[in-house]
Amino acid sequence: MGHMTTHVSFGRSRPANNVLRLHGTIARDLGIAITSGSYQPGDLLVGEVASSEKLEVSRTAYREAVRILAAKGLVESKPKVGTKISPRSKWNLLDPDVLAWTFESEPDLELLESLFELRDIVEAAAAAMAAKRRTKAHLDAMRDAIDRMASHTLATPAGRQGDQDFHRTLLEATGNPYIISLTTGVQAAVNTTTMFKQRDRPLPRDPVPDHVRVFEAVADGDPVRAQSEMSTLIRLAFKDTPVPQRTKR
Amino acid sequence: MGHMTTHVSFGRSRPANNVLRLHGTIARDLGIAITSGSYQPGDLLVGEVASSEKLEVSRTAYREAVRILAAKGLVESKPKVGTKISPRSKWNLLDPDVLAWTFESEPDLELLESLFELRDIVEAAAAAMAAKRRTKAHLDAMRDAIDRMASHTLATPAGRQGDQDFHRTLLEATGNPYIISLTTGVQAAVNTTTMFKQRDRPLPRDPVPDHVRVFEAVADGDPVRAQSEMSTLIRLAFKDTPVPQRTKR
DNA sequence: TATGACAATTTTGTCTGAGTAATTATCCTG
DNA sequence: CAGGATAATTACTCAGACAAAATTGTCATA
Repeated sequence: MGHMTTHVSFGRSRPANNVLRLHGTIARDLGIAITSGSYQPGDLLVGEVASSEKLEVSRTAYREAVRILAAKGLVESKPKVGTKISPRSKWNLLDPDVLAWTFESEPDLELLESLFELRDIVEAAAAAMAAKRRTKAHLDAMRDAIDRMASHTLATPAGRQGDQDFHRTLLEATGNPYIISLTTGVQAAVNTTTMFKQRDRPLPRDPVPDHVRVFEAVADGDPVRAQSEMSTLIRLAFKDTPVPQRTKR
Repeated sequence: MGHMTTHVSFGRSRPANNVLRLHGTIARDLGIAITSGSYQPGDLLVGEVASSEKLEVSRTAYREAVRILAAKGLVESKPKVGTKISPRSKWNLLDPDVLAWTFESEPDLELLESLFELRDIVEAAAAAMAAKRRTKAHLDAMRDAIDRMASHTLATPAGRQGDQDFHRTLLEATGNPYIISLTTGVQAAVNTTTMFKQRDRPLPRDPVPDHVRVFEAVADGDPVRAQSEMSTLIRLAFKDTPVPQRTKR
């Protein structure tokens, strides 16, 4: 063969509705492999030059993928030493991509509990802040979102859109960009992974009344009640969330 | 001139204790420019081909820098349209690098308040969790850290190390990797930017007694008290934090 | 023998030139 | 006027070469 690089199944695993370029695909595949525990913390990443087998791609694409992984703290590369997997304590665990990769491959219940624990803390506090800072426009948007959730149910895209709009509007009412950034990233990851549920599972409870209670507390400007209602909503959502499953392959 | 690219001051601004490669330097410079508001949301990033002036670097280094920025949500690039600055709502605001870039250039008091608001929420909750889950080893480490903080004071590196060790140990006691990841990233950014304070400012209050009160609540296994003591500690730290200043140039 | 300087080796970093693919805008045709 | 083929632009990918940095091994000297 003329060259280094051989051949690996990149491309097949490329999602259909594709926005990813080749480097993005490689970053994703390697990211899933790393977060799933296929590598140990000091391991060398598939060498850039020749190495064992694997990698039917040019150095350009590979290096850009490594840059992405390094930007998220998953790997670190130094001349002569190689590109090594960093310990999980250095990973940007809350990076949206890292979250997505983690829950695409790892049905680790303990980790999921930790994530919901954080959601509980932050989103409940966000509800309290929203109760103090919301405007009439926020309330109107939230009411409309709940209406859509109720009329379409979460089984439909329109209903799920209402659910997301409700939470997004509540977050925006906090006016805190960091809370917004944190929570939207987490929600996106959770939503995509929990979208494949509702199979062989007990019927989840109707989420609308819970949302209404949060809404009323926020509308009343009652931060304490908003916080506790949101907290129960999160906990109930967790109970209805299955352990993420491998969805492909 | 034979070619695209010209010349810009990269390299001069390269930090002394350097781990950054060229692409890292470019990503940092561009990241600071973006977070500081030098670009507007739809603006094209300095084009990869020729463009106006700037950029005495190869496409390789430039592209890898763009990959880093894109990985953190600051830009998005598509064929034919170019690499455009994303709206701030898409940025990974809590990414450690983005935080560092933000506070290296932007003395925005409102944003700093938002960050401390989040810290207050999360770290106070973390203290409550730590009160319930801490082991004896955690308590020993925290006590030692406070001792070092007290004997060396925050004016010395050893004292600041004690401060950081205290908070790190408390976080580890939560056992929640997401809370650890979030908070360590935020703390790192805040620490580096607030290290240049203590100039023309009122003498900050002695932080040791506040830390002791948090420690005692955690040692007693009292989550409610631990939470409120940590909350006051954060608020006091905020009062002693100056608006970040431009530190170079 | 121990120690220091030096050289070889290995891996990432950087540069360049060429060609491909995707997306937008334009133009032609119905 | 509408819709589809076409063109133009930009990022994407590949490949080859060389530079820089850090580890390792070697050798000479005290």
